[in-house]
Amino acid sequence: MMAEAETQGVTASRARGIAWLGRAGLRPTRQRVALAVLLVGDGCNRHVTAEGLYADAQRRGDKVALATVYNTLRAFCDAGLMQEVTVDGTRSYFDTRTDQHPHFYWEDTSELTDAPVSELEISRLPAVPAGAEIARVDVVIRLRRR
Amino acid sequence: MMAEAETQGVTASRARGIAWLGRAGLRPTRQRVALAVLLVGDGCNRHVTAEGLYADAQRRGDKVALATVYNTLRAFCDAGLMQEVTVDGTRSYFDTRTDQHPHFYWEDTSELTDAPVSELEISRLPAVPAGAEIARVDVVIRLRRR
DNA sequence: CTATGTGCAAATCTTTTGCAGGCTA
DNA sequence: TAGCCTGCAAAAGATTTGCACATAG
Repeated sequence: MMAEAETQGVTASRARGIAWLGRAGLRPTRQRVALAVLLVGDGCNRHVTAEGLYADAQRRGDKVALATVYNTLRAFCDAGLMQEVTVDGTRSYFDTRTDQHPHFYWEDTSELTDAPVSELEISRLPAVPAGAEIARVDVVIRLRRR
Repeated sequence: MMAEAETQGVTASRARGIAWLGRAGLRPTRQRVALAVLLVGDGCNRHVTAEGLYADAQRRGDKVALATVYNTLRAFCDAGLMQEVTVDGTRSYFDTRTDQHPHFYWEDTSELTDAPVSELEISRLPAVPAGAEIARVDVVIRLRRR
């Protein structure tokens, strides 16, 4: 019974991962599915670094090379499944949520989390220089533990 | 006459650079003064990368090692004379303006410029999680040439 | 079968560090 | 003079690339 529920959970995650890949027209190879399951298997949004995702995969027993994790994350971004978020300078973060939204960055743990979009209200934005248009507005709220 | 004006300009920049260092209690060594002059010699704000500042120094004929540029920029930040701005991930930017203000980032040229603070108005900010306080809010407006 | 992916190691790029020698106060 | 700085080279990370092999459609 327990085992059955677990199996169902696993297949559901797999299905979700594969569907996610399919949405972008990416071939569901073993490694991609493994990483996709880690990223969107539970339906939640995730913020990962390449190293972090690689560690998760190892922990799960998935056989993936670190270079493949890098390449795959890059491929997911190119396909529009994820977006890269720059907050640290030494590390790249990848976000499964692709719309524009603010982030919390915990300076002590280097952890990145979503901040509710609905609670951010920018009532006035600097005038955009002539000949340019806004590609994106990044808002990062850096937090310190009190 | 021209030469005289130029000399005055040079001494004025030097004086400004040395005063800037003095404000932070940093010893005005040859290299630090050279970099300080490049950074604040004309009284304007500047956004530089280590490589970029190094190139400027070389162009001016200043003898500084690249490692020293890195170390010195780091020292200037620690002393509160500059702040690091993260926008690119592959490169660190250093800003001579140390207050909190939004930036324009030109995606095509990787150039970073100030956006007028007065024109940014955030009327509502996401609630800060319990046990945390805001260290800083970074706003980067990414621009695309039209 | 054939085009795409992947693994691995080596290369690349940015930034930091260690240590001997130089320069400021 | 004493201690802080700098130069240089080497190290350290993070990420990318090249190429032979594997695999999905």
